[in-house]
Amino acid sequence: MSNENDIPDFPTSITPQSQDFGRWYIDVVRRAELADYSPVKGCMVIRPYGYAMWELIQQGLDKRFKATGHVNAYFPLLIPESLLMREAEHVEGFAPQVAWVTHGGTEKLEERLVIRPTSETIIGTMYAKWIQSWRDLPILINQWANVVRWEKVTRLFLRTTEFLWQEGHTAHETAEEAQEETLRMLGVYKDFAETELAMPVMDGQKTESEKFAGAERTYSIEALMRDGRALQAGTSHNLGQNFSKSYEIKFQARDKSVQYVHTTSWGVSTRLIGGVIMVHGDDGGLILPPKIAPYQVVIVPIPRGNWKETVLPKAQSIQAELVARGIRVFLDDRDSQTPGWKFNEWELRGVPIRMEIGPKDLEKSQVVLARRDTREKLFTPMEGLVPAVEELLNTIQRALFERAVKFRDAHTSNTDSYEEFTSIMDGRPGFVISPWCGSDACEAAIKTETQATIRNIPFASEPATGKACVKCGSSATVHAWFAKSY
RNA sequence: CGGGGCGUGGCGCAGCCCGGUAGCGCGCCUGCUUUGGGAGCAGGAUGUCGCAGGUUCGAAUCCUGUCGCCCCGACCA
Repeated sequence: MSNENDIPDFPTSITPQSQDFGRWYIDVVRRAELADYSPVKGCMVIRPYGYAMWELIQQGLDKRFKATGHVNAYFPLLIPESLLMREAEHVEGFAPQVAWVTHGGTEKLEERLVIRPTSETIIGTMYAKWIQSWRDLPILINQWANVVRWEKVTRLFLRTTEFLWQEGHTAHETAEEAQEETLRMLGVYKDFAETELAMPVMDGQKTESEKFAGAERTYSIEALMRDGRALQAGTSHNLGQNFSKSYEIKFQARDKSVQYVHTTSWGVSTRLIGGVIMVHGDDGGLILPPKIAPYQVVIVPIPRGNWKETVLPKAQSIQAELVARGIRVFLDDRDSQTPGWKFNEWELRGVPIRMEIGPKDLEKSQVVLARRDTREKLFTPMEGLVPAVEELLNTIQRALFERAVKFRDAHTSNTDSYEEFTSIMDGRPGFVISPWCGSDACEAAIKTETQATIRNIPFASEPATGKACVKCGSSATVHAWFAKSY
């Protein structure tokens, strides 16, 4: 029942992916009304349709954070300069990127304030006050917030001067607990990305050079975009005792000794929205996984004759039934636009299912369901319509994930030869898995020569015993996943 | 921070080289006919040409300065 070939290619004013992927991305973001440029350089306005996606992301993650024992709190936007400066590596990493507040009204401040680029410092300071005993641990706090990093180059959703995120900050009695927490939250991210965003990710450890400023170890989830570049979609850091020592977060332990806590931090941002766009979208625009689609179903009534007395009431009652089942539905009954216009508009905006209902359908007691992902049209009986829609939404969610996995696998190569490595990285590369000796020098040389960086060392990667480093030929310690990245 | 590009109705652009009183497409408003893949016709509204100086009888156009934005690279969620 597929009419794929009958669908004409209307101009959507979206640049095709094959022509210029970067341009395609910007076109989609703006035409689908996810976000717009603001008058402030590097800052974007998240429009209602894009913000609705963020709200669904928040809900899905927040539920998981609560289920793993975390609570939400809010810490201030402004951080005194002296606080930021306490952890040496952290300062070095973030100082070049912070925005400063120097005046209150017309008066110059005694001490400058930074607008938070991340909150380890302010939160660590508060934890030092709150923690005295091992009985106070663990502390498992998350905050939903905005942060500011003065980036040289910005890109809607992927890298903006101000962005929205969540940052979890936990403090633990032992190193083992902190490590467990670090990995637990990375696992939460992976589960969320794969089940809600339908975005397959590779989870693993970052190299020394790519780890968070001030962290002991950094872990990440990495996704592959349709242009073959990787996107870091979430990070989880084991901060060890680096911050607790700088911020004096101490407690008296069970054995009466005074010890420093072990802390973690982990975050994902509005960047995830950029990832969803680039993992699923096509030349027709956005394709949204049902779980984070602001509208899962759009009903387009076909206006013919006395449709307002016949078709419209039926559309309204179907809408009510779907809404009662918790499905997000928009009934597009505007008579200022033609059905054809609406079809294209909602495809552009990635709505998973379009339901067409007109006089002919009423006669046959059916509706037309059109899938955004496959563009199939399915004539579906009114009888049992709601469960059919629910099932189709699940099918689409699964199909998008499977398609993304297939794409990722098809764009993942293995090589032990540097010659092959560079030639793969020349085209539309994807991930390349190669043995690596663990040295910064090889990692840096590869980056200079091919633009590829080590995205991470996956937990699931094959042991590299007996292999030679793809770059220097000396004995390899691990298999690393390389890619050009955003 | 380097390289490139662009500022002209809401949006996208032309006009600039060669100065002469601002135009096109889309969108918007009104009306009628339409509506199962971006409707048609008719009528209509919207501009201190980024900003500030200068040259000139006359500047969107030439000159000087300035501000801003976008893209591409080195750095970063």
